[in-house]
Amino acid sequence: MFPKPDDSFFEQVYAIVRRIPRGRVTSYGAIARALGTVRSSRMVGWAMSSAHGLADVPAHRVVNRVGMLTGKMHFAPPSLMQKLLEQESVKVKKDKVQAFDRVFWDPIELIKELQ
DNA sequence: GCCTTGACGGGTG
DNA sequence: ACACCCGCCAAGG
Repeated sequence: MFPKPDDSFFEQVYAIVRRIPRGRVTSYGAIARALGTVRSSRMVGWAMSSAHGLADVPAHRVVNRVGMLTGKMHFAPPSLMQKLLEQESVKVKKDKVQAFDRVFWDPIELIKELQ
């Protein structure tokens, strides 16, 4: 369920991504911070690339620090990432989430609540 | 062991 | 806002 310390890094990432609310997005770096590994944001992206086939992991809700859909190339077709976001009423323009600061969800709040 | 490769992020100009 | 540059770190060759 929630990131247990003994879970693999990948599993901890997936546990957080599963908790991103509909219509909200977060970033690779925010997930890395929430896990206490601030310098592993690239590894979060790497974990996401291995998340294909995991239907319960909403990978489209993870973008980079400025709201760009940098992972869209890993969707088939690439336009699917934007389509999924728009189905949740998240506006996307030129591969960038609009009103990013309002749509952003920081998993650190969730971690705090559970402590 | 060495080198390259990224769904990244922070800093700087 | 835009463009670089550099530090990260684990996997795979």
